[in-house]
Amino acid sequence: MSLRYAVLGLLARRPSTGYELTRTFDRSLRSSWQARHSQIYPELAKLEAADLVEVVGQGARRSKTYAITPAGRAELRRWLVEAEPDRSQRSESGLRLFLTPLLDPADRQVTYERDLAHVEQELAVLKEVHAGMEGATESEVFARQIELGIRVHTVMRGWLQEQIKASSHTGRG
Amino acid sequence: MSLRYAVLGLLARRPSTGYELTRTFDRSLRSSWQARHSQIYPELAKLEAADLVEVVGQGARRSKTYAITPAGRAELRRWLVEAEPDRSQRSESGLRLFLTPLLDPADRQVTYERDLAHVEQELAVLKEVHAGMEGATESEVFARQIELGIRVHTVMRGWLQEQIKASSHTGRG
DNA sequence: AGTACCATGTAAGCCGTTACATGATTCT
DNA sequence: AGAATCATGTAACGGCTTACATGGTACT
Repeated sequence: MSLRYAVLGLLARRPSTGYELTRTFDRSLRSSWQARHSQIYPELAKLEAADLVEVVGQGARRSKTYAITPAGRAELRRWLVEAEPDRSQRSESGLRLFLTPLLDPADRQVTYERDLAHVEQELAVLKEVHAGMEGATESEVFARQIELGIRVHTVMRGWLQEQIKASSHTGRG
Repeated sequence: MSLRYAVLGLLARRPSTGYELTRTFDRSLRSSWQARHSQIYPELAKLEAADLVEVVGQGARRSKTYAITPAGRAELRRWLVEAEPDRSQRSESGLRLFLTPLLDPADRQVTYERDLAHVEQELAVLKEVHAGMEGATESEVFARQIELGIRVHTVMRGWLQEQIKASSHTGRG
């Protein structure tokens, strides 16, 4: 049921069309919850039927702009604060990491190096986003979330560098 | 297609019955890839048909013990080393964190405190597992993975404590 | 006129969860 | 004898991805 609240949450930030939501899912929620337009449009229709969102304007190209209703805001808050979170995750990267001990040191190093490149790229993106938020008081809470991302990725980078160093001792000359 | 490799990977660690795999998914892969027995038994049948696993024994209660074949090992290694990882994740917790800036400081603090309790519990489990691995040379690589988990959770704990302190200044007396 | 992008929808198929169903062995 | 646990399977349903389908607007 998370899609429902992801859409509701994005509309609580600002009214949007389905097309805009699709891009926002790809830009901002890529790392935790993905959704394609083929899922978003039917979900908007369901939310509208439940009076949790409403159409507030129609633009060019027959686009419809949706906004969250007071009932939608209440439902979103209820979910965030009162509903028990589902802590389960689905992460292929986590599975891969879990299985790396099966590889011999040389193969393992290949995967660690690939992961390191990815983590460093993510870190660069996060730092850029963070730098572009200086002084924006309104998004202070959001800026702190970026800081968490930076800290977590920094820890992962350090760990990967240690593993690469360790496996280059053992597995190679 | 990750389920296939998760099963293959667990059988590369040791031969198991479907029932044992079900428990291993719940114990060891809970945090990255879940699977129920209703998914595991059909997958074992498919893997057997593809000669990636084979039945190596039948025990009491008509149980079948599966083992990975050489072809299965090759396919697993190929996936781990050569296939491009799918970095996408599906995490309700990530979505919730992304949406917390929408809450007022008092509500936000409630969610941070709930998360902190969870992170502390995870940390305790990880530290216990890590302590129970002293000197087991064979699982050295696995022990280092637990260390990564401990470091990441420690960073999250510190961050959550900071947020709670900050929101108790602003949102309350 | 053609290409690129904006914009919305539906349909088929795969994957995963929940529920249904059955039977064997062990423990009390 | 009854309960708990071991052990394996199938069926129904829901969520998500990929593919199909259509049309509007802007730019060159």
